[in-house]
Amino acid sequence: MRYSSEHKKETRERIVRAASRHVRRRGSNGVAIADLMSKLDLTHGGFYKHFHSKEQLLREAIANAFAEQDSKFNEVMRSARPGSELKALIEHYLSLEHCAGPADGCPMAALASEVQRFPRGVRLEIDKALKRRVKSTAKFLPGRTEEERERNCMALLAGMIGTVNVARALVDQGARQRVLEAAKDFYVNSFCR
Amino acid sequence: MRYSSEHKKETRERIVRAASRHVRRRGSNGVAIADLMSKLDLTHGGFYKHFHSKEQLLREAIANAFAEQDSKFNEVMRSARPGSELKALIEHYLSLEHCAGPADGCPMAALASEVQRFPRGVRLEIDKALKRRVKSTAKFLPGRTEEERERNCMALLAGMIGTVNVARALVDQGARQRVLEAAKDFYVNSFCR
DNA sequence: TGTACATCAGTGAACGCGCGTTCACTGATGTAC
DNA sequence: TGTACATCAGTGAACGCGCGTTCACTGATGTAC
Repeated sequence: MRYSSEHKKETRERIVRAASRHVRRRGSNGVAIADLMSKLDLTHGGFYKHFHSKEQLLREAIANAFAEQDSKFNEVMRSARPGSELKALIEHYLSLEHCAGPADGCPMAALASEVQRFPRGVRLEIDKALKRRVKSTAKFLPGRTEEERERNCMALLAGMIGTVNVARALVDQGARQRVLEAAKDFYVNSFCR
Repeated sequence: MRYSSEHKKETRERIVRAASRHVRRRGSNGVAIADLMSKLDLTHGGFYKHFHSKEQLLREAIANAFAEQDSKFNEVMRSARPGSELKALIEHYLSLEHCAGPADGCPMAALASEVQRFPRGVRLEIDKALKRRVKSTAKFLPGRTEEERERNCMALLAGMIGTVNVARALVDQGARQRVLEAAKDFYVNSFCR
């Protein structure tokens, strides 16, 4: 082959990563193959040497985004002062930076209302990713039983997803900040002792 | 004119109403003019006798959806037993029926993650609609000052929007119901005495 | 009241554009000998 | 080691389809006389 054996794999990964960011920023209908490829200094024709359809790329891009978000969650909680992991997570998730950078943020926040229209296979992956997230975060929530902690965790995560969506929807920067602050206070008071 | 003078106005309204439901069910990219018109037993060509562009229709359809949702909110709270207006609202919003019927439900829940990409004019309308909703609902929330009640109200509304989005995203019906129940309990315990 | 003409909501073919997908081709590097 | 051939990631033109938009036309009803 005329490229080193690593080359193809790397190109493929570059495409997936770019799509992963793109789909979060522009929505699942906002990714055009030619546009995506040209941003990587490639031409659209080569795309099908890596993927057999656009749908396959989107599937991988979304999985990639969830995996990336998983590690970010873990890192935020690992680097938090012991005992304030949940507070750190809430403040990270409901920050202005997260709000301003959907491309690098939570895919569930970025795609919230589009997920219901994704193909079943993709949605099943997302089901699993959300369950994983609840499982790994629930231990930081209050509740006497694991079930109670998981219920609290679902309420919190779903609530934060909505908050980021509302904040991003708002044009008025002041209102955006107020929603984020109001929700942050509310969740910290509810869940962090 | 060969149609009664009311006829054109009625047709226009039928188109807006159909689009309003359609955009909530299929997303803002899911509305095709020919498809929409044929469901009203019309042909696509006539569309431009009523609207000068698809964007104009979407703008009106979204405004229509917010207005409709406003009256639904008001009706739920008016027909609730005095003192339990907020509980009624929470249970209505987080019901399986709302979850199952995006077309007749809250446009902010239906379009959450797409709003940020709408044209500025539409987003400004949505800003106003959300502020209206906070103003009219805040009086039912706890808080010593109006500002505190509004902060609580924003946290609640944003949280419920996220909950419906997560519930709709889930394929697993059991998980869907658990998220709705968990959030319902959480908000009722937090905000209804 | 009856007749001729004007109006205009609605029709359906056609156009143009964006975009996903295909395909013949390129040319640098790997491999066989 | 050097030479001929094979490979295949990447190129860019082309195709086809969906869909927003335009346009010449229709025909039922309103209006003028």
